[in-house]
Amino acid sequence: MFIYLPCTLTEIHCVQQIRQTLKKETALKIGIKDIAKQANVSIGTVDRVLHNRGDVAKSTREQVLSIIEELGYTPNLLAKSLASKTKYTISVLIPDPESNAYWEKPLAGIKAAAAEIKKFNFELQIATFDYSNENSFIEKANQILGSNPSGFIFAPVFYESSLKVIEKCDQLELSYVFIDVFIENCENLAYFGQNSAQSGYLAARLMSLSISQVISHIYIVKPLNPSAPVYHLNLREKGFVSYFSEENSDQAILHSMDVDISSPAALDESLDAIFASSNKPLGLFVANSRVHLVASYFEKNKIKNVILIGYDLLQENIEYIEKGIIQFLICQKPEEQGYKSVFALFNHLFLKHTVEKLNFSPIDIIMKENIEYYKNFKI
Amino acid sequence: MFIYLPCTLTEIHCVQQIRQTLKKETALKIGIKDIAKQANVSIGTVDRVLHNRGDVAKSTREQVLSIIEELGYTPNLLAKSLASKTKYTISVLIPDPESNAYWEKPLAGIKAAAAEIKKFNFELQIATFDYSNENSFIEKANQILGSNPSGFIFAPVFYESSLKVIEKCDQLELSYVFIDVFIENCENLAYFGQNSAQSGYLAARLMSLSISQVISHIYIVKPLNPSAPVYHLNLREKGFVSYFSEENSDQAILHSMDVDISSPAALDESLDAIFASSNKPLGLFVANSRVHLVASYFEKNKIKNVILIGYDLLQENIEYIEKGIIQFLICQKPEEQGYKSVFALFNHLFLKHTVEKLNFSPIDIIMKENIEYYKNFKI
DNA sequence: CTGAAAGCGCTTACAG
DNA sequence: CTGAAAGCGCTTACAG
Repeated sequence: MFIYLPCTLTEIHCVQQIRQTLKKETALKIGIKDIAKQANVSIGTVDRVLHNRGDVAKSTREQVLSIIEELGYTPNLLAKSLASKTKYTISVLIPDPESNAYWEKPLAGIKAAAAEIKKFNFELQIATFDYSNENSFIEKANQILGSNPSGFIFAPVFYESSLKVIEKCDQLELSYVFIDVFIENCENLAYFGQNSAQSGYLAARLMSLSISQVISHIYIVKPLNPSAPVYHLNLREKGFVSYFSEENSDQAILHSMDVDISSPAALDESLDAIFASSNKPLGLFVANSRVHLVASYFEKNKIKNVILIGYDLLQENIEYIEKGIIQFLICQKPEEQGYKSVFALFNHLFLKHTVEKLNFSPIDIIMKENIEYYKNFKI
Repeated sequence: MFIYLPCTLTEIHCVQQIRQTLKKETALKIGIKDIAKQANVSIGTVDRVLHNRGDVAKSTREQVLSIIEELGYTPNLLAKSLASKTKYTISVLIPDPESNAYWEKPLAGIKAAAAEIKKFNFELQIATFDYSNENSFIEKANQILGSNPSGFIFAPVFYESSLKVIEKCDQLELSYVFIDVFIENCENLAYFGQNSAQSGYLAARLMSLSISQVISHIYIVKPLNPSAPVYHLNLREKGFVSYFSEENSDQAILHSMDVDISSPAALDESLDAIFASSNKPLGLFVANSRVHLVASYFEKNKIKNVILIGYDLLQENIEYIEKGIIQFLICQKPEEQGYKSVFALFNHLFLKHTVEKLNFSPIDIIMKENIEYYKNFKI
């Protein structure tokens, strides 16, 4: 009868090959249906064991589980989120960019991430607090904790209040991510930020490199609003100081100064004092993003040949580095920190992936010669 | 009759609110069905106008189009890729990491991206060529062009041959992305890489900063295999030289040297010549990632107090920077370049987004004090 | 030129 | 304890 079959041996071989390819391809994506068939149950039952939903007879449960294991089933997330109606809310609590311009950047990253995971039914609820007002932090945090979000990203800049927030999160079994500030010994899902002490250490190295004189007076400037948190600044100072105590300790005489920035007059007064001193500074290390205030003072008073090192790519700082008044900016990819914080929660809540807990950003060194390629944030 | 309705006015109000909320939510996601209903056609017809598939009466086409416009329809990509069977193939052609260790890094980024877009039916076809063998580039490129991929990422390190490849891509209307090397005036979808000249310029600035003596001999070292492309190296040298001709031109006397690295003996010989010269070097700028070969020479010959600047975070370079033998490494996030190249094609082919054409990576300055936070690539 | 229907791999009531 | 069915928003033949 085979003469009726319109195919040669070669053709038969081809068909076999195609079949094998087909098998291989389908073998790659094993679905809920496949394991249902294998286990002689309905897909409903498979779903029940997959999600511990409803009771399933112990024996069938184990049966199904072993087949899942054997076939190496992984869910199709597209189908999952298409079919599912569960919504996720991620709450965010960070300092108001109005009160601290730096925070525009993490916020931009957070929003970029939000746009990307919207299609998976994720919604972001963004709240801000006044950087110089601990009460506003507490208030907003409580509001969020009462709203029962699926995840929580916040900057724990106020230590004591943050501990209370953390405790509540733990009670509620709410996943939380620290951004910018790290608090030890917590059950936080992840942290995204910089190693502050090390960034200060690096700044000191750059200062040392830039100052040729053998003995120099170097000032550590900490620009502060009254009642704003000082945590970061102190860590950065610590790192800076430790460099000069380890290396080149005979090169520098260090001075540390808090500078009130709540009014221009107060700022001028502090800086006047430094420059009127008999210990003429050859370098200033400004321990946060307000370095542009100091640069502006330099410009106004025509101060030259003093090395100025500060933090972060604020627009004002960019201008002063291009003018050559600021020599170095230490940066930390804040947009990326925001972006990754959101994705840590996405990975945890939706993909059920494990996420890295401690995530230190690179400590970027920005100078006039490379600033161009750091200006624009793009993910 | 309303006494039978078991609800108070308040309850009615609640129901109304819920309805409104529902309406608002559904208003957010307008689907193919909604516009079909509005246009009094079937979803099949809507699909036809959306994809220019099959002929549609002009009038209904315009009708549907205007409704799509009005309702601001955007397709649900999850559903799209779930239902669709179209596969995308992205071909990649880069130097073999065996012949040039640097390329492990772009490759890692490419693979990471591939894993992420696999669920959207994207497959990557990765081919490599021998960095010192132009023919192997041509051969592999032709192979790829014959395989009819959906997109093509390649490193156009050989200029003339690359022009031919580019021409073919244009003919085939194949979208292509340049990685690492940029060729001007092409229809490439995007470029990901560094501004080489500027990186050399920055290196010169760091060299100048690190050298205290007033007049110094500085060597520009270009480690090369015979017949390997030299394009990058020359650009970096150009930038380096231009710094010293613009600034501090009285500080440095520059010397440029090609160094054959095809054998250890050849390398030693060249470096011996430098150090035996009467123009004792105070700084060496090694214009590529093979700086570790020079560092190894330094170590072997106990050369100290010579500033050594090079490129890229290869494992060997990391070790020499930690030992203090290399002072600076200029880096460029090669993993990210690979990652983003793939996503450029994904955005173009699948999401139909417009993509930025010229994408320069940051020029990262790596020192002993910040290397820790650049070591691990993570997206 | 156009519509009705099946299906992508899941979730979610509902019925037994 | 378990199965059958509808549906998420699309695509893709198929039938007219």
